[in-house]
Amino acid sequence: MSSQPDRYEPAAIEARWQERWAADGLYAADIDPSRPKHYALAMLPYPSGDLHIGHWFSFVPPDARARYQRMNGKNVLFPIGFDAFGLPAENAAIKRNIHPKEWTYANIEHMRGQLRRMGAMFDWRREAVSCDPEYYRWTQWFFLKLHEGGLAYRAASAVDWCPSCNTTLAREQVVGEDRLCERCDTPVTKRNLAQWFFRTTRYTEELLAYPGLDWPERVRTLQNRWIGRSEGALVTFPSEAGEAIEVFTTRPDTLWGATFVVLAPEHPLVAKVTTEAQRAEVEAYVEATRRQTDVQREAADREKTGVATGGWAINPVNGERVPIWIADYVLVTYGTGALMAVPAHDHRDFAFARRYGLAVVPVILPPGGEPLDGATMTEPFTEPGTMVASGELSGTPAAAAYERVVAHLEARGAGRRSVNYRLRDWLISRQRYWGAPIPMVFCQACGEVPVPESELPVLLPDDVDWRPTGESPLKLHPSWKHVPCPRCGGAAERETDTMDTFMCSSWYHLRYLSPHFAAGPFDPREYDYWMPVDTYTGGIEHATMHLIYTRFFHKACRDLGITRGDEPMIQLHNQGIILGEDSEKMSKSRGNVVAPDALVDTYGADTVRAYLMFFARWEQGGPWSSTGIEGTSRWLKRLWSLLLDPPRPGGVTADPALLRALRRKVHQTLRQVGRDFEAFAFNTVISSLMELANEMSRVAQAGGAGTAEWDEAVDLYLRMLAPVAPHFAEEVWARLGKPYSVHRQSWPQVDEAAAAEEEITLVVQVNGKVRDRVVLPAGVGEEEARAAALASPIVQRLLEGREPKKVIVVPGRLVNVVG
RNA sequence: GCGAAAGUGGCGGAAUUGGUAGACGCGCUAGACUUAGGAUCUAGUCCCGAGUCCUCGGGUUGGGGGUUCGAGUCCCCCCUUUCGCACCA
Repeated sequence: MSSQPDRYEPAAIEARWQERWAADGLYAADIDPSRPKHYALAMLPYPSGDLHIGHWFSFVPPDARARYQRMNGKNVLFPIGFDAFGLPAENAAIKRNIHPKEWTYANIEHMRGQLRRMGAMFDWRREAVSCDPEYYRWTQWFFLKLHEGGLAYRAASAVDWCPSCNTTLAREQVVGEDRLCERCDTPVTKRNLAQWFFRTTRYTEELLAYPGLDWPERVRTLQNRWIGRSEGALVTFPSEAGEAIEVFTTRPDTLWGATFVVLAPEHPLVAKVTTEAQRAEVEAYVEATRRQTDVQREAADREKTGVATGGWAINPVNGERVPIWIADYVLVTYGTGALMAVPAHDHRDFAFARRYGLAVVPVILPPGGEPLDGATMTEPFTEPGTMVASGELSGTPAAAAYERVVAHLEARGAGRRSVNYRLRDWLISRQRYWGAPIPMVFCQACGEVPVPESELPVLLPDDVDWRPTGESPLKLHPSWKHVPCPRCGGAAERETDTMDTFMCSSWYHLRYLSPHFAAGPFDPREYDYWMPVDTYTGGIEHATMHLIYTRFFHKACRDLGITRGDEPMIQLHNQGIILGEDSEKMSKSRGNVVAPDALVDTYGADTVRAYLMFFARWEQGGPWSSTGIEGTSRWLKRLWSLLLDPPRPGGVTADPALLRALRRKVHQTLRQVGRDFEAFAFNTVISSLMELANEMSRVAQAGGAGTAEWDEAVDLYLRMLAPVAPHFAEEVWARLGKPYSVHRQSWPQVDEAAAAEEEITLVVQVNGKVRDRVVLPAGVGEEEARAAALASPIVQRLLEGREPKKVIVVPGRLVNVVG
């Protein structure tokens, strides 16, 4: 006989149940065609070394929801793994002289223990770790497939460079608005290097559609803006030197007002159009631009600068000679890297023209306004208007302008309609050690040669010098890069760059399906059963990175015949951020970090779980409160004795009205909790359960404990509590002699008859103000409600004998007497 | 500057479709039990006023206006906060 302490002691029960559940494989998720599947995916953690309260916040409420789905008869997959490649491991290595691999695996081991304390329903058999060779073998395989499909290519590109550390930096290593190196705070500059890219731009239009997706509007908006679609036209301005300068414009209707052309300093035609007289000045400007940081260059309030090349081009619509300038406000990475300047109708062009004394020619008539005067206007007119001074197209109204000008250009071969995007191809090369090696070989004779699939994985060597030297550690390894060419067998060299870790995380949801499958990245049978992901949860910060990459990846793989369906994740929900008690972002330097392990030691995992669900709207987050969690702790403590040893003052008194009220509250709570779980409204799941506990406490005080209705209430309460506080519910379930396990029970059906109100409190308003309340039987008709309201002495007094003008009856809710 | 979201007690937050604003919890106040308690239990707790202390009247969801019998909820203007993008041609 086990002793039964009358106090709730979570430490004593949590570890025990966790062991039992693991031993029994209680949460094993296996293919079962007889049940509907539910794939609940939470974004995988980086093994930083210590589990943060934010990790709990991102896993616990989704775990509770996954458990709720399971009790509802779904076969639920709720996996876990680690996004284990990346820079922090190398930084730790440099700082503490420990190998990145050793650091990473030690962290993973530690975090596994911390994760187990959550009591989540992770199926650990499906754990995937992205730095395991059996994982990155397939990351490399995907690269080869994308390469084979023409979606991976190599090209020179400017990358962020720290001049002090003498090394390239990944985007994540460039910190803050000032774009400083995270290690030494030096402003970052650019450097040109040959890099690998994925052709994300091939999928721009498809990425702008969200077929069948239940994703937050906010995320879609962020993605749409990131992709940055703009409709316009490509127009060719021939230079007098014979070069064709192509520009992109969203305002083809202003073409007749283009009085100069501006090239980005990096534009390939700069040298060709520059005259000898201007060459020295142009070269100095190009050099100065190159030295600038992006921040200096992109500061919007900075005065625009530029240099005339001395070259001239022809405006194709009116034959005017226009000077060719270079200026650093033109970005080589957007559009064609060149623009037609229409100073009368663009802010930037206007400022530039005024500064350098260039012509300002208005060609748009403001609606209902005076014609503009280029010589005297003090600001550009950028709104739509009627075309003027535009040859045969003069008089065209704004609404028709785009189509007519484009047709005009196309008829003359001077230009064509075009759509431009801000999205660029995904740069996946990293000059870093701790990542998946890019499986390519460079051969003098054969050029770029893919490593054959049979030779994967290209293993990362352990014996490298990972300290920052300005070169990739793999490049400095004495032997690793030297391999025979897979095609001709001659001497060749491996690619020494590794892949962006976003590549690893673009397909982890597939590896979870079969993490040890050796014949492919995933077992197709598992794919067929589990995919797509039903609910995906994670932080909003991934809206324009990971969430675009993984959608691209899925679509690319679909076109390569690897995956099926257009989208990988059907429903997306973003949790908010937990702030410190001071309402500031948690950080070690502020000393406001909340450590989950310490909380579990003090309160137990179930209390921490319940509080994380309760303290704020999950999708919003908010400040932590160390007193707030006390309330949740008190609730579970009181609940413990209420369920196991309810007060019985004066024995059992089975007042039927009391017991009907209890059943009503129980089934109303059940209905509410189910709705809230569906809607990710976790805070009201807890408050509803607290309300029910309060009601049950009152019922027990009134002698209701020990009745059949009471036993039903206890049974349903434990089932509803099981997803929230799995150890607590299991322990009480067992102590009440119910069969193992509460987590194998089904979610109860709402007894609608029991949940129905017997009587209603009809609110009686006079002229919209609440004046009285009348208790009537539920289901009372409109006429009776009206009569009851009018019979109210208060209403009679207020009407002073007058007939009401109007009486509004909302059945079951209120009557508004308008006098 | 542009775009999006959000403003409800001292605090976190509730409030199916427009229909009793402030559920639930924290904090606070008073009391009980205690050698003591920052433990536990009981009662109270939006603001103002009255009071025959079982109550009554008025006000209240950032500010102003509108629609409606009725607005936290819908519409318009303004203010504030947060987030995202920031010379994107």
